[in-house]
Amino acid sequence: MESGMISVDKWSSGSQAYFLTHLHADHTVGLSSKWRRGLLYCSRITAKLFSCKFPGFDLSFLRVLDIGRWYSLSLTTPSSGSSTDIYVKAIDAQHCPGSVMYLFRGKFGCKLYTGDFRWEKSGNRVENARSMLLDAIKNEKLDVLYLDNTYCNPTYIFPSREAAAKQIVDIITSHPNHDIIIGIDSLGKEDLLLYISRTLNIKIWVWPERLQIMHLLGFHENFTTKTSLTRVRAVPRYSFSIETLEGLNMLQPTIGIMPSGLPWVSPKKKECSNDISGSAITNHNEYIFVVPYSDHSCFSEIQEFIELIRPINIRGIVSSSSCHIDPCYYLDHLCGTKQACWRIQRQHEIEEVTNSVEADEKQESESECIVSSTGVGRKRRLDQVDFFGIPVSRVSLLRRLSRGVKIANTEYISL
DNA sequence: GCGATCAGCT
DNA sequence: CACAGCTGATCGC
Repeated sequence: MESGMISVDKWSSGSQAYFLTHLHADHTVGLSSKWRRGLLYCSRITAKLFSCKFPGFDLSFLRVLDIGRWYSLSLTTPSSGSSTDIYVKAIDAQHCPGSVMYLFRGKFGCKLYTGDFRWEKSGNRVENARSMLLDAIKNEKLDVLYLDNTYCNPTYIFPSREAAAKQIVDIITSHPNHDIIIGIDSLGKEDLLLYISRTLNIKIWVWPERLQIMHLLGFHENFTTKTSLTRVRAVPRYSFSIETLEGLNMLQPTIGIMPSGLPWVSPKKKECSNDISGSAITNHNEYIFVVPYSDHSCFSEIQEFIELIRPINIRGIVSSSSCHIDPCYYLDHLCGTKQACWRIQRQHEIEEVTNSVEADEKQESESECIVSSTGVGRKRRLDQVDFFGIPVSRVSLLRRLSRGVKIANTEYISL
């Protein structure tokens, strides 16, 4: 892309259009209720939750992108000042409520920004997302994949969230006379709590702000703020400690369950693990159970994702001090023009398309896998896409009506 | 006093 | 060490 006009999960500099993948705090640094910089595109669920996170935010800056639909933005090319169309589609990222990845197409080619995502092997949602993704890129190379590389290392092995949820229910049912507290964040893990609630036919206590989120998400029956109605409580993760559990146990037998995104099998400690599936429940002390429930993809899921879409380049969007070797190192062999063409060819065979295809080889030179630099800071950092641009002259939204290349006009979308 | 940023903690 | 996110200190306005 020519030096761009779009920012994804980056809010500090001037762009013509801003895209938000999801509402977790590390993706909204720089975003505030006083936002005035430009239009902000997000999913419908994210828009619904927006005022909880940013009270007083001027909602006229929000634009909803429905999942699976092509939209067109007419932006200005900074260098020439001429108008150029950019097409974008949001696809379910299965990370937390409202989370999406963004697929961009334009003169710059085809680029996918995953945001944080989980790509489990099976399930309705992943199958839906898979067909959406393949349908969107089937006839083109994917030039750049901006990848959630949080666990992009073969040592990161953990079970599906469904399997982890079953482990958690087993822990609860094996402690029939205990109170249960589960550590969660302000957004995410709703599917886990719903699974517990439905399987055990009990309500789950949440704090008042969290109940509001649950209601906005449409979950009215399974949650309560009345302590007396249930022995299972979901509490803010930062309030969850050994001291808390010890204090609670002076009043009532209580266990804590931490559905944790921590790297249970870290590279340095792998030799200490005797559980090859990565599904072990860690019993930190007599009160606390840590269960490997992750909203990020494990390594094999990342690998499967890359083999599915066969990008020419990969850039990690997460860098951290622990990555002495960039994790994308492990996936280098899955990148490149030949692989991209192979995907296109396979897709055509599958669909029995008779038309011949001339693969675009203009970007042949970019055959090596480009990866993000490893950070030196202590904190996890996002290497966001930041295409510096000039103020927007005109941003119109059009909807793609046909499955072909033609893009047709449609209505403006406003909240 | 407010917002942005960062260190520290879990 | 690492996640994601809160708290509190500090800095600039």
